[in-house]
Amino acid sequence: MKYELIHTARGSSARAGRLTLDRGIVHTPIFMPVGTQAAVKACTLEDVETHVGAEIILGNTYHLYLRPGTEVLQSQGGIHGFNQWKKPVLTDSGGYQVYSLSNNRKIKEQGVIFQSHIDGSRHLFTPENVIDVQRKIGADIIMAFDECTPYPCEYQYAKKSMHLTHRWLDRCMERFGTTEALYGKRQLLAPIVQGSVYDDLRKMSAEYIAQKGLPINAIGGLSVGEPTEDLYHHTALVCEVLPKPNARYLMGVGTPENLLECIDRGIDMFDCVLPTRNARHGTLYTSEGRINIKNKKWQYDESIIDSQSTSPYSRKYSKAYLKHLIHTGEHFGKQIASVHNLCFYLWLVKEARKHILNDSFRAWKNDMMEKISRKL
RNA sequence: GGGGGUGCGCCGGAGUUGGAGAGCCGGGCCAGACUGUAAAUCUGGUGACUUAGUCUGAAUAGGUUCGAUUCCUAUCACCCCCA
Repeated sequence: MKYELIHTARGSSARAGRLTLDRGIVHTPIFMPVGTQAAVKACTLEDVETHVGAEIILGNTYHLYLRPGTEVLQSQGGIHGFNQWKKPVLTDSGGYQVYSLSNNRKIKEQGVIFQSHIDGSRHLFTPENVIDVQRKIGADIIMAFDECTPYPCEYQYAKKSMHLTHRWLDRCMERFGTTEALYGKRQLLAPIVQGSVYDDLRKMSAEYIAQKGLPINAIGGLSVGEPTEDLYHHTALVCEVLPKPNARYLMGVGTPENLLECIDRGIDMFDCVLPTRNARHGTLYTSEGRINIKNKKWQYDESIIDSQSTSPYSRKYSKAYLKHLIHTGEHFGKQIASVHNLCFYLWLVKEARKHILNDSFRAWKNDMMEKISRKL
């Protein structure tokens, strides 16, 4: 249960590391596929393990709490017993839903009252019960309860919210410290830096989180609509403050370009719905650029989807076939595309790691940035 | 063969039963968006052109009328009934 910094690339803040958890080792930098409801949408977990090569995936406290419910999960031995994914899982606390479901919730000092998006019933999420639920889910890494602020966000509100997130962190840590893991595997609690797009708040929050001395520190409240320069600026700023020996997790990011730029600034862990959501909607990422497989131009294209992909589907089926499947809404098309994008994301971070270790990261990154930002 | 009915957009439906349609709804099609997943979702476009506008358009050809998608005649197509 530790993070080890192995190497920092020459001429960059990019790092290679190793996160050792009871259910497996995570090699950083890493991308974590999002599996909100104990499933990675449109994929089988065999795809995610074997073809994608994911070392850790996400789950979501809010969604799993509502369905199937903590009682069901507990009765099945937690999420791992439930969905049979044997590697590490990280659960988001529901802090993102404070942002994304802002019309259905009320924030108080005690916690957040959510009105269920499913049946309208009311549920109070507190730092304490969010830890309890994540104990029952049995995630290997559990996130502190935070408020993910929107963009734009008034300074005074961002400041007030940040302090609330800090107080909630203390309560999370207190609860975490006085409870135990339920299924024989240890759990890590990760705190979250907030502060919107304000330098002084970000710095203050990063310092607050840093002094907790936890193995993984997360950065939240970014990639919520702010300009890309703000994302990069605040990522760099926070990485300057967070302790080097600990892992840094940038929540909810991002595009392939975002990953490379943020690895360059010192980020070790990422998660994002973009590869899977965009796949279902027709956008594929390849080492040659981005394509929209729904476009008419692929209708007769008999070439293979991507001969370089680690996905066997992408090395077998043609662009014309995938265009047809996505176009007609076939589930198989969403699967092919989702596995493809996840394979690309995992390939990208693994390549990044190689180039960090042999000190060629910057040159490789510059080359890749040019390629992946192309629209084919 | 006789009688009745219906014809406008790429398709289906609604509506206009003499008073301003490039014009309603759905689908299709063409694009775009999507960042700790209320997302199998959402947005825009979809006659032509020289595009803040202009022109053409209600099966086809005529006619009546100040004015016709609407009324009349012929033709064509499709549907229903009878033989």
